[in-house]
Amino acid sequence: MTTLNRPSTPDGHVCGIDTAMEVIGGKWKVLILWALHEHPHRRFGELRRLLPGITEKVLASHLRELEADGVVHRVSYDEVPPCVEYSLTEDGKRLNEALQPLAAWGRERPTIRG
Amino acid sequence: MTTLNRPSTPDGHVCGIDTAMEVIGGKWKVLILWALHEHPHRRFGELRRLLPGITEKVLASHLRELEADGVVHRVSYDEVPPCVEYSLTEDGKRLNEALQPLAAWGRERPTIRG
DNA sequence: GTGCTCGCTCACCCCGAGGTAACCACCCAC
DNA sequence: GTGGGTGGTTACCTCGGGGTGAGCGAGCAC
Repeated sequence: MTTLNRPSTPDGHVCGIDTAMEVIGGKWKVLILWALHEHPHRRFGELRRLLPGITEKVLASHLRELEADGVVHRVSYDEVPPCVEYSLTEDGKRLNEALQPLAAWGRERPTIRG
Repeated sequence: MTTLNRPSTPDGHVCGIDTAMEVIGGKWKVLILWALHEHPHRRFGELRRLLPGITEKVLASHLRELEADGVVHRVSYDEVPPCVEYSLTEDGKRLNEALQPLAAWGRERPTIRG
């Protein structure tokens, strides 16, 4: 709403941010979302190449978690060689939009440390 | 570095979100920001009471990191017993506002995982 | 004296996220 | 046969964020 009201929902979460933080809490999660935002349909190997430094194990586990959280959609075509396509769900797109102000804050702020 | 084909600022950050994630990446960071948002000027012990479960060590270190990142302001009154007040800087308030869409996303989304 | 408050600091430990590397099954090009 | 590419899985290990508990230094209440 206009302003946020009282914290503390019944499930122990305070204000919804921690719910979101659980979803994007992995080291590469936001980068995966960002990559899928800029390149709507990507295969596993393409994502790996878009995220230099990520390992296959971590990419696979993060993608499965994002899928379980309903923000990433996975389509597997049963061919050889295997072909799997990942894309953002509607919820994932909304999450990405919700991340834009945060990205803007990160870009606009003065450099403090580093 | 800068092997990413799209955004890629000189410091290796991609889209500003990872800058923000470094600031709010601690387990309790967003909750501290939230608490300071709802209770603009709080002392150490008050914050501790507002965040059940946090330890003094973690609260202290997180507050110092947030202060170093320029989002929290710390004022120490040299009295006995000690009195230290924490508040959000302008940048911290902007960060909190940038977190609101994320909080809204977290509140509005359907519950996916238990 | 004993204990409490306040805002920390220090030393120690633990566990899990994430990194490393090997392996799988399948096909194609050489 | 060798190598590359597909999308993973498995076992192992490291490292540091965060938890645990103690202590400090000054003053006040009892």
